[in-house]
Amino acid sequence: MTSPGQDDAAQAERGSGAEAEGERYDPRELERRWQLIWEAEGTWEVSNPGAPEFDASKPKNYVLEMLPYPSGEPHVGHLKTYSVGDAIAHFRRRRGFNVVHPMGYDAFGLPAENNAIKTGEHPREATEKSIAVFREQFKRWGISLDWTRELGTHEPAYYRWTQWIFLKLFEKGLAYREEAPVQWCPVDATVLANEQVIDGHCERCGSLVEQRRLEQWFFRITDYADRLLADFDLLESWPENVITMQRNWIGRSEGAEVVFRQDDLDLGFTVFTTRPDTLFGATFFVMAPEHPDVLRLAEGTEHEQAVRDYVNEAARTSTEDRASEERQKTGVPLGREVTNPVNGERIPMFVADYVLMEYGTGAIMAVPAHDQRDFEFAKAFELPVRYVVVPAAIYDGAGGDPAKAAETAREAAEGAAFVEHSDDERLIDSGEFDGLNSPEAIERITAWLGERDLGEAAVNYRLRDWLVSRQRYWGAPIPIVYCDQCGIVPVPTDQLPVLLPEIEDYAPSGRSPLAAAEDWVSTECPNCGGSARRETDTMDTFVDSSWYFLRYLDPRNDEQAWGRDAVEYWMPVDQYIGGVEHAILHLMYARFFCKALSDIGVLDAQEPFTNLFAQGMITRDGAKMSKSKGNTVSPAEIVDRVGADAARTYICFMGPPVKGGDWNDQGVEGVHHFLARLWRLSREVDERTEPGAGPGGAPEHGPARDLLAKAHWAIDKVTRDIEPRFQFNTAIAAVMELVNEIYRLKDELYGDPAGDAAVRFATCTAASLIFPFAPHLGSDVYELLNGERVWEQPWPEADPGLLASDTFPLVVQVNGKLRDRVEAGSGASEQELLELARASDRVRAHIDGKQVVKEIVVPGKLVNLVVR
RNA sequence: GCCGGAGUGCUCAAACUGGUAAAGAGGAUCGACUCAAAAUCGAUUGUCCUUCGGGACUUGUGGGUUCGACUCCCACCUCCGGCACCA
Repeated sequence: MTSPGQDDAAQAERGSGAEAEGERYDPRELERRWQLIWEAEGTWEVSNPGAPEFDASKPKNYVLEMLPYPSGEPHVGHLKTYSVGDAIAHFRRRRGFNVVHPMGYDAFGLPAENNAIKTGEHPREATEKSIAVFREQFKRWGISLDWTRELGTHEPAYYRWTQWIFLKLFEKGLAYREEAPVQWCPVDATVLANEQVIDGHCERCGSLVEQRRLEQWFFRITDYADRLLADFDLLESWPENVITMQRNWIGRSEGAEVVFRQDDLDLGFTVFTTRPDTLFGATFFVMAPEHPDVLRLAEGTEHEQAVRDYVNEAARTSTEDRASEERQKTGVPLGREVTNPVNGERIPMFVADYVLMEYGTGAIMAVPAHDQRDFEFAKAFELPVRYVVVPAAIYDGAGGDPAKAAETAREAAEGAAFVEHSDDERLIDSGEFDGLNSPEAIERITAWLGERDLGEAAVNYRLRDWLVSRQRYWGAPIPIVYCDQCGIVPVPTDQLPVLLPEIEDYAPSGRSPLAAAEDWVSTECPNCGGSARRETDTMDTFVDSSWYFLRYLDPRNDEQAWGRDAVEYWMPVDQYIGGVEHAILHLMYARFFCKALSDIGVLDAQEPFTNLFAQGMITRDGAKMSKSKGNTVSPAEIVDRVGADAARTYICFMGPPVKGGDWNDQGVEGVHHFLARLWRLSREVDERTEPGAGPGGAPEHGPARDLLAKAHWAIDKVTRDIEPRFQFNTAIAAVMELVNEIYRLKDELYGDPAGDAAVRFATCTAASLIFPFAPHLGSDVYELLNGERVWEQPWPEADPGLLASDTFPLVVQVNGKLRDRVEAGSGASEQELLELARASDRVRAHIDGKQVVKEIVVPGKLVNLVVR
């Protein structure tokens, strides 16, 4: 079937009646032909403001898909991303926009480097081989890209500017070097950003990460936490779940910082709490095992050894085990006490691993009555549980008796913490704050603390600064030099790029492979000229992809990262398309970059992507595709077999692109079948009808009118489905319906001038409408029947006169049940519709002998008679 | 546990603002063409009952609002995604 023998092909041609001799739908040849034309003519190239060919009369539109990481060959996910993006790009071009649609490669990264360790092949060579495969595939898919803007993030001409941005951030104090506890992946032998650790495992390779204390480079993304949250308002259309994911990741919480005095060491320990209203319920105090003061506190107490053991044990326990749900709370007393600032009460201190050093201050006040975790700890260590906030009903019921209220609350809580938090609760056992509701109490207690310098209102974030150092080879070198005299010295921008040196051994050793390139490492201090050493870490590859959309706009600029005019004209990206797996990492980093670069004054775009489309994942046999499962689908193979048009159209047809879908080989065949059907139809129409005989006014009635009406219905439907709905599946179904209708009516229309014109018009329209999904076939059919290039034609507009018809099928219901459909005039009055409805025999059978108690008329739609 | 999203024929799905449930595709069955098969063109295809005119039922389950509910409300079940000792 896929590669027919000669006999089969010959017989198929003979058997194909009216079709031209010796021809059949051959996507390979047809697609090649159009690709050569587009390539030779640079059809999808678009120039920047200032260029002679630049067309200033059109509004701009930046359509962008997430750039691929080039490894092996593109997979079905890529096919989907670029099929969806290309449909949008085509549609908008024909709607009169000046569309830029570029492509590049996220070319630095670990897979190529790991391959180098295994085979000795330079990562650059492996990467460029993959890039060649990707480029060749994208061309075979017929994606309408401006290839003059192509870039790879591994090219010195690109990473030179990545380094430049690093230096700009450094200058502004947004890039800094600091020793901190960091996450280390033992398999990839590098540190990772928080975002790249999932449940204590390396996001890339899945191995368990370790904590280490290292000096590393960070970007100060936490400075932007509030703006990253607030500027969601600047976005036009982002999926709600992506916004929610980022919001959760940033994890802003409001509360207070409260200082607890420790007299023995004469220290104050600050804690962060979101519930200052529960301060009077704090019955103990807990510190994280990593807290720097823990050992000092335990020193000299009877618990010293136990604390030491506990801290060591905690260090050995993986983050994953520590976070495990069903684990019992563990901890050790410190043998010290702190003073609760609101009531002067001295409460015992503990060290326990349920308190995390990474969040807040690494120490907490424990309020077991109102926090589930503290409650569990209190149970295990038999510590007092004091209820200080109770529901208003209990408070009122106790008639102002705090002991009674607390007792009732304890019973109501049934052995758990009471954690509600509304203005329908009252404070008890809280001194002068008794009786206040909880939001009010938060305000008053925070103010009370502030007046006495014991605390203040505070905001805390889950978000950490972005750790960008990587102890690996295949990335952009961090452009910094360490001088014995001058310390940390940035490489002057006129000395960029700091080129990645050639090395022999890529194997990770715990320090960057670059450290072995002695000639490269030892250098002159740009400041004092003395001997200095280069930074040997490279940058996280997410840095590369945080600004590539800017470089596309001015990709060959040797003077600057981008020209202001180009970026001002094209930015922001009007439609960004990609997988939801980048919801946090890439999308948040790119947002941060735009804000930081705008603050630095080199950009004027607070948000990079105004509209985001997150496509669903394609599965196979219900499972995520993976090489290990052996359930992958190779786009190259599909394209070889049925053509790029069929592959692309099928992917858009399998369901709404936002949703995922299960790959089905028979489904692709079905779409291929449809495209072949349209192709055959076009050859027949070309033989049987004359070109140029335009409709010249549609006939009032009859099949020619019906067919024209169907064509205009399809125009309307496809247009509305593509934008703003991105419901490509129903758009394609509408074109299928149109083609089916042509097949149904063509034989009775041939020969009649109005009929011929209608068939030709309808077939051209089908080609025009399928073009965003199947650009090769769309171009081919359109050219055959019309002589024109479809991409140069404006997107068709539905004629309202043909969308409306003078009659419609009136639905008649009795008691809400469908009983008949009768032909009614579009202009008929309610009275006339009712009469028509009652005139129906089938309706009469259901209303005779009964009383009509209500008549509902929806003009243009239905009549419902309610009988008793 | 918390926050999202989704449950519709044999399968993928459609139904946009509360108004004909199942468009389109796949699969299956039948017919035309053929010596035959493939390809192609066409017909049928939610379930049950039927005196063949029709009738009853049907969108995860149970209830509600309405002349009318896949659509709105309440409760529950299942699946998918995200977050999760975040103080």
